[in-house]
Amino acid sequence: MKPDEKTLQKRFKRFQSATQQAGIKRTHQRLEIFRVVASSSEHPSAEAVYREVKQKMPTVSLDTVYRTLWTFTELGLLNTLGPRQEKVRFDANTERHHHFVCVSCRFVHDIERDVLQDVKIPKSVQNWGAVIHTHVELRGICMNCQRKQEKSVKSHSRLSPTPPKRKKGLNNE
Amino acid sequence: MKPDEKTLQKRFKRFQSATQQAGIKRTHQRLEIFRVVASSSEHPSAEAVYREVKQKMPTVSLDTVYRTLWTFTELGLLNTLGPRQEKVRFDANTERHHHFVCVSCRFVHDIERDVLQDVKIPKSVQNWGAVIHTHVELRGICMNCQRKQEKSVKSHSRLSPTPPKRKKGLNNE
DNA sequence: CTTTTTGCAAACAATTTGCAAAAAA
DNA sequence: TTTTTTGCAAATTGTTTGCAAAAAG
Repeated sequence: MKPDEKTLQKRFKRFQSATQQAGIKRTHQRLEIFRVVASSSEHPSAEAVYREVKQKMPTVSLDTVYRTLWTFTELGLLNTLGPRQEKVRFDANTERHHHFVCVSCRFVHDIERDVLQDVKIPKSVQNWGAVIHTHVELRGICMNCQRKQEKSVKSHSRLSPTPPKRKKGLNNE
Repeated sequence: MKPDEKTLQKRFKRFQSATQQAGIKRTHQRLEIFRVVASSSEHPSAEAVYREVKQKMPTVSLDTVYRTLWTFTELGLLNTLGPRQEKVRFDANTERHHHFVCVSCRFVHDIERDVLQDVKIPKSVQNWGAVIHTHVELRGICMNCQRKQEKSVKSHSRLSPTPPKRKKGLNNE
């Protein structure tokens, strides 16, 4: 179930303006890489994109695909799912529960199941499969990070200009 | 906010019976590793567990911690969050949306936001931070895998006895 | 003793980085 | 020609594995 023509055109329009605004070059490979992701609804991994791009451009390298995908993500043209620089984390709470996740420091807090209302599963979802359970992730900024941000806004009065590179240490675990 | 004494005791009781039933030995390091995870609510990574266990047992090795944590997970004593053997995946759908995820083959299907009811955020969550948005993950078995399972049940009439080891290829991407 | 578990070191998979060459502007 | 982007190869991170020695029953 690929995105329809209309959606695709919209995506390319965004691609044009975003790249223009950011002042980055629309190279052969960037175009091609974007085309592959934009015309898929399978949430491909970097490798999967790579494999497909290679058909048309046998000389691309995997690391260009990675770099490019992250560039697009930073431009807001793509979103990611799955791990970024995350490690597996273990939880002795084996009751089904939901999570509050701080997008800034990765702090995770368990939310007991009965604190959130149950999400009703619409019939349309049944087309895709049988739902076994529902996990809600509330994403936000934890108290700690809120405080830090207030301070840094006061002193620097500037939001972080570049997305965070891989950091050494410092993360909640 | 560590688990209270009561919860802790319950967890250790489960530890006792689960290990006994599985016939695995309650070694010094297993005890210690379990103690660390069970008495934390910070969803520690393997490394974080390792660091803490090392305080009391300077000779443990990181790989024992990993092995042990997975053993506990297989016994149902722990749950994991975050990546397991997953790769990052990219999505050109930048509208906020939810997901249906097949727990068997990792197939992911987007669910438009207005198909699911909005989850009401209870005030109690505000103690942990400011919620920016909500992501619902419906986990289940996709149509494809359902069909496969039917077949394999007919022919083998046996559920997979061991949890899946790292597989080469074969995953939806 | 026999079987399980450990620690070590080496292997691995996914991803990132440094750098010189190639391609834009 | 100056700046950006690429491809390559090497590095890094998180995690897993083979194996001989050590510990448990």
